[in-house]
Amino acid sequence: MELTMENIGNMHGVSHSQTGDLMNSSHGRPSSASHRNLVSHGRSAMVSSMASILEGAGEYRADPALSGHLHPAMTMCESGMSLSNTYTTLTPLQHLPPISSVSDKFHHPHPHPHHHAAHQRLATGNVSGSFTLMRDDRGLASMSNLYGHYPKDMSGMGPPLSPLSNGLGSLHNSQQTLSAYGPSAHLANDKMLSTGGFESHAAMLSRGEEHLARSLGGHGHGMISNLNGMHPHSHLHSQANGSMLSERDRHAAGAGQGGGSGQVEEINTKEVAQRITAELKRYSIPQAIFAQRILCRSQGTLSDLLRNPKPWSKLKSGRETFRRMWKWLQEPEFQRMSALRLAGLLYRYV
DNA sequence: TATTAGTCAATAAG
DNA sequence: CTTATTGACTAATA
Repeated sequence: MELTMENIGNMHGVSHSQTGDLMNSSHGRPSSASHRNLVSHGRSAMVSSMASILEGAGEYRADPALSGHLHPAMTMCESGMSLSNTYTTLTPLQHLPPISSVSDKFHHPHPHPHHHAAHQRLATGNVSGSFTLMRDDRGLASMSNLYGHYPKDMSGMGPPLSPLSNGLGSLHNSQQTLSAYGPSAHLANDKMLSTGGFESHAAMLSRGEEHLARSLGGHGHGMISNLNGMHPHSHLHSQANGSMLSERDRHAAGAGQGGGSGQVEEINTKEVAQRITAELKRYSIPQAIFAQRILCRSQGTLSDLLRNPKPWSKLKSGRETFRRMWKWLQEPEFQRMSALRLAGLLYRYV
């Protein structure tokens, strides 16, 4: 399946491992037939409430046509995620730094009908609030590797249910891991714990929320608040570390993506793909959902990206997509989940 | 104009 | 239902 770790070394030469042979350049074949109609930008102009709250936002503009440009490609979607956008190091309560430029340049009309603008009214309000509270700072670094990959090994096991019980690895763990990842971990500054252990709750809760949201169409504020509340008892990760460590041999090809600031980061697409895949599995988040809500892309696209990630150097505008994934990986679980869920709600209530 | 990149959407495959 | 494939189409480049 997706345990392509070993390919790392070789597969880069040829773009895709499989597509490479038959058709040289994956897609892009000349053809004639044509149909496909809908092409419209449907964005409207709302977006934002939360964004603004969180970021002080000043950038998203929701309407390419009107305002001008910026990132037409991201509107709705962006608003949803902007919270974690490019601000990297920031201080907790302070109002976030200006991400005005969000993710670098990038531009491209993105003529897609989806993204119906949503009217987020209250929903947004609530959630955004929570975000503010919880936002952590993942300075940068790429520490979240902790449980980064295990393609399927552990897929079998369900989400960790014992929140506190596992205090096994805790600190040492993290540290070791870090060092282990030397190359990718790079810097020293990494606070690393950004993605602590709460994973478990996050997972559970989020799931719960999802369901709630779905079935009720409502949203469990209670739960949410809980999430943000985040009890201090942080049991840093747990995990059988031992095994992991031994495995981290693959230290991501290329290693050393430059820390994550939101600029010239050089993302190791290979690794990001793997990790995203793993996370998705862990939380049972379907590609379709993630793709649409977090990446603003279609399921098929995500799938392809995940399976055949092209090396960063060969990416052009496609980098944006990976950045989003990367960004998502970097945020604390609850935030990720919230983002997901939120987006879902927003979209739902169109 | 020909290529290349990035996607979507339909649909095949699990 | 979720994921993988792939033909078609657009935009950006060569």
